[in-house]
Amino acid sequence: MSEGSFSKPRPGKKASVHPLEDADGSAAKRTGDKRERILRAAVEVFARQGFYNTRVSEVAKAAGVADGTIYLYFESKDQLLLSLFEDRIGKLLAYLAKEIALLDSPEEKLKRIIELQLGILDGERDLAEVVTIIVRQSNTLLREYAAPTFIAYLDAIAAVVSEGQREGVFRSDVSPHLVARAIFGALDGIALTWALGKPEVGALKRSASQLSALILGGIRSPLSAAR
Amino acid sequence: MSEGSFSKPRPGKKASVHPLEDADGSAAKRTGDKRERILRAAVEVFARQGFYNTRVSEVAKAAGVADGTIYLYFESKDQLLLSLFEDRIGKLLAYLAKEIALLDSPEEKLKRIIELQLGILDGERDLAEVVTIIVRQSNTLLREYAAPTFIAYLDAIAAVVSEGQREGVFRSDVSPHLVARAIFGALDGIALTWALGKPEVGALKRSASQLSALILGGIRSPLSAAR
Amino acid sequence: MSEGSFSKPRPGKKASVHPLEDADGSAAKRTGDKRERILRAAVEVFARQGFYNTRVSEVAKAAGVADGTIYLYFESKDQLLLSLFEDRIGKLLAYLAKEIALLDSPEEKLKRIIELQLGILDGERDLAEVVTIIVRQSNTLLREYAAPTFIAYLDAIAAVVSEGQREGVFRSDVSPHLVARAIFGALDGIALTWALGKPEVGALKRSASQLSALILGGIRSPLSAAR
Amino acid sequence: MSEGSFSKPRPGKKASVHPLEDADGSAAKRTGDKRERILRAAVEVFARQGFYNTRVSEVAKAAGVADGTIYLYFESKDQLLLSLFEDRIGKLLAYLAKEIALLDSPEEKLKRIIELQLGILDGERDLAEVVTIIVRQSNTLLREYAAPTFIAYLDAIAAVVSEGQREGVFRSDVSPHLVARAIFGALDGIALTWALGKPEVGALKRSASQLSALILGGIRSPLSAAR
DNA sequence: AATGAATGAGAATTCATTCAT
DNA sequence: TATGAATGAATTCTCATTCAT
Repeated sequence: MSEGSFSKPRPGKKASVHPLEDADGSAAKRTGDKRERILRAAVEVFARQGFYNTRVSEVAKAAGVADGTIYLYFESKDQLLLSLFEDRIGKLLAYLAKEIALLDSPEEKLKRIIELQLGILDGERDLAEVVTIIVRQSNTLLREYAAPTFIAYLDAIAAVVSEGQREGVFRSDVSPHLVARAIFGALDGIALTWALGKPEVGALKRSASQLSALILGGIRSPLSAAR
Repeated sequence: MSEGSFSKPRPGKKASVHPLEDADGSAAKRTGDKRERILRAAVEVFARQGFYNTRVSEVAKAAGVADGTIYLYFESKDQLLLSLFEDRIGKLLAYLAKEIALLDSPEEKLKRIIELQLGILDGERDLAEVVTIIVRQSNTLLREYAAPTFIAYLDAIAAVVSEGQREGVFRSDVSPHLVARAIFGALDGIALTWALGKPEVGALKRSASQLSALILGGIRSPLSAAR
Repeated sequence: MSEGSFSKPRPGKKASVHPLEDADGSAAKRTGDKRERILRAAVEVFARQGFYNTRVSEVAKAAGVADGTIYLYFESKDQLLLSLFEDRIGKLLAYLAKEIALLDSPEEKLKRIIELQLGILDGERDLAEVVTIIVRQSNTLLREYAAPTFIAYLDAIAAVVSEGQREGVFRSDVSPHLVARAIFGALDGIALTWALGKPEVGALKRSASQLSALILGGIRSPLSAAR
Repeated sequence: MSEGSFSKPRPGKKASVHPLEDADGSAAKRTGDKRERILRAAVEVFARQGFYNTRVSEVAKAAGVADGTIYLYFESKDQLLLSLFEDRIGKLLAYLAKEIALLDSPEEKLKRIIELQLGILDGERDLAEVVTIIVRQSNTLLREYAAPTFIAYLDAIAAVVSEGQREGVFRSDVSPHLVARAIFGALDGIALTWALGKPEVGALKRSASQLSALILGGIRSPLSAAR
């Protein structure tokens, strides 16, 4: 239970964890990278049943490995959750960094963030789910281990807000961090209702665009009212 | 399995459970009413440690009763959580109904909802926390039992949004239910970060007012731009 | 848990416990002799559910008293069972002593014992049931406390067998105690099947007479074959 | 809820469980077969202390396994008892079927049944005890789950009685089923007194032969008086 | 004497984790 | 590496018994 969230063995640990569309789609998915297989299985099962209502053996079954095998790749069930979190949020952050750098306006950036967290991009629904799921589980875990990673994500959002404020396109009377949390929460709130029945993709896209309108409407500087 | 599912005793069950500012603050807190004492203790401990990381015995200790006593008032640990949820959300709903009826504009109503859920009213911080905690843990519980209550709360928010749209003060190009979820999520997102360190009251009030500005900014009809 | 099987308070303890047809039918049954009421309730509930599957509160409910009241008359749940046993077997023994003294032949005596234990006499089904029930419960209890009483009952049967052997009407190549146990067991075996569905009185009487024939046939001296 | 209700593992489950004198005595007793080891331990401990006075942990200890292991082979403590019952009575039935087919006269068959149930054959004392114990405890269990198995055993005895009646060697004025119950009860009554102090083998054999004499004397047709 | 709410020791069961194969 | 049977610590819940009223 030391701070580091990765377990010791970690046999086939991939070197490149950053971009979303990397090796994942190729080698990892196809070959037997057990670690990745377990992580994928974990997302799915945790999403459906919640962390505490999921037995390690259920993850193992979903991953098609033996119970004991999980422990060759992860120190403990807790560590599995943390690894999941760090791995996925890490990917999100990397993606954000890359995508956002390509966009000019803070507004465009915010839009992209929304789309990304809602998981409507390139079939990486997992990413979106994982964030929502994990944040929704173990308080303790979140507080004690995952907070830095989580805060890094919020900071990335806050940075875009700050940028917009500096440029005068976003209102300056709100704290960027508060806004970041609110945005995260709003997106998360939408994702939450999926737990009560998954939506079709169409609905998702509509939600994304309405949310963009809503959030940008709220954050946009009243001065730039022209729109 | 709804609220009415207690075991035998349930002595002196209070008839009036609805309003926030009622006797709760006086008699109930100090004297007997074990059921209420247990609920209060549960909120506190669940909030601090999370539902699954809390032992029934810890709730008992916090409530100053014996372990077994919990089961005189609640069928199981799960039922305790559900009762908590229904009881507290029930209060929130009752409060909303009463308070909101007194206000004229949808904008004022929305503001009040925000303040209420953030728990800055009359020290009922619990209320906000409980919602956040429960919604955040136990997917299953939420999905299977608490969903109706939760949806009722979202509907109450959505109703205000609809009203504003009918009156022309809120933009009509967004789904009231989506907005309701987003608002709930945003508020919840703020509450979540409390888990990473409780804020002082001052910060809370500032958050509330900024959030109101943000949300109203987002929802306000562009036509009513006069502001 | 001392040897004595009666509890301390025992407020209205009746002085006369021996004959079956005594005050029971009058005062005790009609007035509020709680001790007796509890015993009766206990027989009934233990018979239906078994000792270990019966909660003290269930006995209390069946007796129409409060849980705590049981403990004013009996030291513990175990003691309640023992008291039941001793009280009822005591009555059986007293009855046997009286009835049997009036009969001449050992054969008649055995017949009467059979009828008595099968409970077809004077509506005192309770008595028969109690024996079967109690013997069927707690091994430990039986072994440690009730054995003397139980053995006294078996001895009473064995005495009749001995008498018959001395008179030459019963075969002498079997141990009277073995016979007593077998007879007890056979009767008990019949009673047991009642647990799987109570019989009508007619069936009972037929059973009794067939059993008498069977047992007397088995025990009767081959020499006295004339019959 | 029948026998087939185990949890996952159930490793090397033996295919041949029926006959008494099979591999049980060799491999099973000495080596692995945890299921059988647990069953054996359970018989022993239940016999000594009674089902309800035995902790699962005591069975585990007696079987030399961990507490949890019990639950790898049996769903619950209740199921363990039932499995025991069905397994052992199943063996008795199988044994009866086989042995009895080899004997000619109903009298011989009855004798064999008596010997068998008294457990004087091949050290399988367990068999007799288990029946007695189970039938003696847990009314509910017996009534709800074990009744069919139990009745099958009684029926097997009754069938022999019927056969004797058809052949004219057994008296026809008694119900075969009543006789079966009485025989079972008589044997059970003997076994019961073991609870009050185990007998030496010699006494047992004598009991068996006396009981045979007694029972056959009772059941034998008066016409076939020649003897 | 009677009540029944409260108590808390005790037991069954679960499940993360280990380890012999 | 991989397996999955075995482990036993940990936790929920029950219920006999007590005791303030």
